[in-house]
Formats: sequence, C-alpha cells, structure tokens
Amino acid sequence: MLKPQLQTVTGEQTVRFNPALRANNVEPLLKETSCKPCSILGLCVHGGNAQDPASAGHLGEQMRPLHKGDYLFRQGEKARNIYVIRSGGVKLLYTSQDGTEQILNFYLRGEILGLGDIESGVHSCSAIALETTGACRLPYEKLQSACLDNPRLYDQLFRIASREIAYEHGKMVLLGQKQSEERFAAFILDLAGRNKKNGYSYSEFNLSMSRHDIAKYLCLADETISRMITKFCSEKLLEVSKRAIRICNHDRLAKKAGLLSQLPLPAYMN
Amino acid sequence: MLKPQLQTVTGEQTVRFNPALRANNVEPLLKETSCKPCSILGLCVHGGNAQDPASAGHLGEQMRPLHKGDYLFRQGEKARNIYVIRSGGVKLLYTSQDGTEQILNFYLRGEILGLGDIESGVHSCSAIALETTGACRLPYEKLQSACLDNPRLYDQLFRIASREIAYEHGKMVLLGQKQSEERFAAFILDLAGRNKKNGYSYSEFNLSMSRHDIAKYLCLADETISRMITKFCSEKLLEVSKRAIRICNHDRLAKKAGLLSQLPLPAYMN
DNA sequence: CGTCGCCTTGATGAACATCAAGGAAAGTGG
DNA sequence: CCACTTTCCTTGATGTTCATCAAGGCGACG
Repeated sequence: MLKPQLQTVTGEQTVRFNPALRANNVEPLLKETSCKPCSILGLCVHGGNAQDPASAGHLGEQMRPLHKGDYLFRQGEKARNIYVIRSGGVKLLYTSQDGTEQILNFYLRGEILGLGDIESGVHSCSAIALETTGACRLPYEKLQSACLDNPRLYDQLFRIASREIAYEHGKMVLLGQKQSEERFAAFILDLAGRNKKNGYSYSEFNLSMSRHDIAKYLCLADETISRMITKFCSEKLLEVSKRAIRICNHDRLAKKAGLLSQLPLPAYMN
Repeated sequence: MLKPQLQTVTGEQTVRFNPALRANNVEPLLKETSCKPCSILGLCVHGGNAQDPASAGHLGEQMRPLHKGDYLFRQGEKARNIYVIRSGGVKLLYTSQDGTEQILNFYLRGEILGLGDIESGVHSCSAIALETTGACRLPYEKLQSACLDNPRLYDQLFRIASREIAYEHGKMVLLGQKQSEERFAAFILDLAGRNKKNGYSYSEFNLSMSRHDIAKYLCLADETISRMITKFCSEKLLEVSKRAIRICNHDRLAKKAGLLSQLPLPAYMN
C-alpha cells in the first residue's frame, strides 16, 4: 500500500522557465515587476519579454491565505475580479435552490478562475479552498486599463478564456458520453497532467479534494467513486491510500479513459 | 394541433436597436461600415458608437450560403476564424473515434462560434448547418490587428467568451443535476428566449434541429425526447406538430425546468 | 407505389443512485 | 491520555431512470 505523501507546495519558490511547458501555456507578457504575487501563471509569470513595454504596473493584489473551506468568493456576489491560484487549490461550486451541489471545476496552482462571471458581473458559483491556498486578485477594471496600453495583454486574456471554453467542451463530452469508469480514469489523468505541469510527479500525487468533491465534479454518487477506486486498485491500475495516489499503469488507464481519439479532449491532453 | 409555421428568416432585414436587448448583449463597437455583413451581432451590429474611431476596416468576410448539412468547418481543421451566424443556425458536433456523437451547442442567428478553438488552433468539433444558413467569417488575426487600434474591441471579444463560459457552466449543471424532463423543458425555454431575442415569438416557433440533434445535445436517447414531447403535450404544456412548437404554459414549463433558483443558469435566463 | 428518413411507442435491461450499515481516522473536550 | 463525536470513506442490497432493442407509422421524395 501507498503511504500518504507530504507534498508541500512552496508558494514562493522560483519557477524555472520551461520552454516545453511554455508551448502549452499562453506567453508571459507582463514584466517581472508588474505582477509579482502571481508569479506562476502564464498571464504574469516571471521572465516575460523584456523588450515589451508592458508597463502595466502592479495589477494584482495578493490575498491573505485561505484555509480549507474558506471562500474565495460566494455565489451571488458581484464579480469584478479574476483570480490566480498561487498555491493550493479551490473548487468552483454551484449550489441550487434545493441544495444539490455541483462542482464545475477545480482550479489548482497556476490556474485562473472567474473568467465566466465577468460579463454578467455576478458570481454564478462559489469558489472554496480545498486546502490552504494562496490566491491573487486581479480587478478586471485594472486589467482593462492595462490592456489599453498593451492590447496584446488582452490577447492573452482572450486565449485563456478560449482554452477554458475548450476545456468545458471536453468535460461536456466526458460527462455526456462516458460512463463512470471512463470519467474517473480521465479525471485522474487530468490531475496527473496538471500536477506534472507544475513540476511535480505525473504518476504520484495527493488528491486535494474529497471523494465527495470528485463525485460532484463527475456527476456521480460518492459511493460510485469509492467503487471505482476499489476496482482500479484491484486491477492494478492505481494504488491509493487515503488521498495519496499512484498511477501504476498509465497506458491501461488512458485506454479506460478513452483518450485515444485522434482529437484530444482539450484539457486532458497536455 | 399546431400547424407547422413558415418562419422565414430574412437575413438582411434592418434590425432596430432595442435598448432592453442591448443590456443583455455586449455593446456594439464597430461602425456600420466596418463589418456590414454581420449586421446582427453585438460585436458588429449597426449603429455603433460613432465617436469611437473604430476604423477597423472590413473585418469580416461573408460566406456563401450553407445548405442543410453543409459544414462551416470540420473537426480537426485548423482554426483561425471566429464565425457569426447571420441567419439560420448550426450545430457544433463532436464525433469521437468510435463514432458516438455529441452536440455541444447550437448557434443560431446573431450568435458567435469558434471562440474555444482559437487558442489551440484546431477545431475540436465540426459546425454543421441545420438549415440554409448565412455566416460571416472573421479571421482572428485581423481581429487582433483591429484590436491594436481599438483595445475596447478586445473587451467585447473577451466578454463574449466570458458569456460562453457562463453558458457552458449552466449547461453543465443542467446535464449533471437534472433529469430528462427538466433538461428538455430548459432546452425549450432556452430556444424560446433566443427566438425572442431575435425579435420573433417567444411562445411559438419552429425547431431547426431534429429530435436526434436535441437528444445528442441533452445527452439523452432519441426515444427519450419523443417521450418527453408526448408527455408535455398530454400535460398541455406544449403543442407540437413536427417541428413547430407552441409553449402553452410557460410557468409550469419553467417550474419543470427548475429555473426558479435565485441564481440563473446563465444563458437560460434572458 | 415503394423506399427512405424521421419519429413514435412499447418491452426489456443495465448502469448507477439511493438506502443502509459500519469502519477508520481525525478532531474535541475532559 | 482517553472517551466521544464527527467526518470521510467503503461495502452491500435494492430501486429507478433511462438506454437499448424492436416494430411500426407517417410524410417526403423519387
């Protein structure tokens, strides 16, 4: 059995620039000084193009750390910002009147959320910390004025939104066409890919979310997730101990996830 | 029984400016001359702000009419444009390796598609005309350079993307939480709202898509759609004859759709 | 008139939700 | 440190929704 890992996420560590990784991300644009707090993200990563006069100033505002269960924002509140996750992660939760929950997304270290609520001006979901989480708030208004000086920054922003739409499409296919086993397999692979993108292990990591969260994300019952885990373990695809996961057989897992189609489900293929 | 309507869509008709409608759309920005072909959309509707020096030139390119079943673009092709539907409508179809289909969205008169594929540069889905359809192609590259002169145009574009994300979230909740009856009811109401937005009747219109398409959109079987229609008709919620639909009892339909939550599923509430 | 596409209706079956019970770990308060 | 509760997870038994299978109707079109 696998013993739970201590995967401490050091929020302030220097992130080395990785060209291969960069190809999949939007290009960094803001200069190092301009948005130090969110030093992770494509949007405002360190080491941006120095000859680019992106004198955008200090756009972002680093927030005080959130603890597990804290709200980054709440469903129904006014939405004026986008957020960058610097460390930890959040779940995007929609709660309907009758109390049923759906998790629309998880946003982990280096990812951006809140794009979908800018146009309506209201948060349609809550964002809740999965663990201790550092985030950075970027008022859209400030971003706008920064973009007046530097329209290419808007291109960035649009591309991030574009990517999010593609991701949603992939998820829609996953939920619409695939059954529980394939959904869960794809989910694990997605997490693994995102973990790797952050410089961590692809095959071994800790889930930052509960089984319940996974279930609500994949539109399944909690029990179904449990059964999937048991099943995958007995099939030697995974080793799982509490929230620690090891992928034992990537190929068979990918086959289960049905990711062999020539056309990638956008965000599950990195 | 309802007799099928002849709802001819006159693509070139003058669209009167409606402030109430405008509030829900993005603001028009381009001047009348700049993008005449796509005279419908928020993005380039006639009557934009005249003092705005949006000398963007003729961005769009009107395409020759598509007939039912024609492709606007194909899954796997390079994606360099966004498209505006001037009349008619298309379905966005994802086909997986094993041949199963999923319809990710319908885009009707006045709506924009293709945003999600810009960042990856590849069309992850095909867009297929539901009926005779006029569309306008906007090369993203041209849009970009136009935006250099007029960054506010990028704001538009971003807001459209933002809205699309919100719409996807709503759909996700619909598919994840609701069962067949609620899905179908929400779908009908969504169509009704979009029909109204175009200046047509809210309560009486023609479906431009087949039962099969609806089924694939709502992630249900064709037969289930049939049964829903029969059921709703017998409950006096709808009158349906072939593809002609009349909404007889909006309130009860909305109740079935579960749209009473204080927080709107974004695009189903207009 | 026959064929085809599209739709409807009924019968059966499967996947997954729900219900129910219990275990293990972590926090809580004494 | 130990009872106690609570949370999270697992496992088994039953039930429900919807998919699938099968057949036939109806209009369109050649």
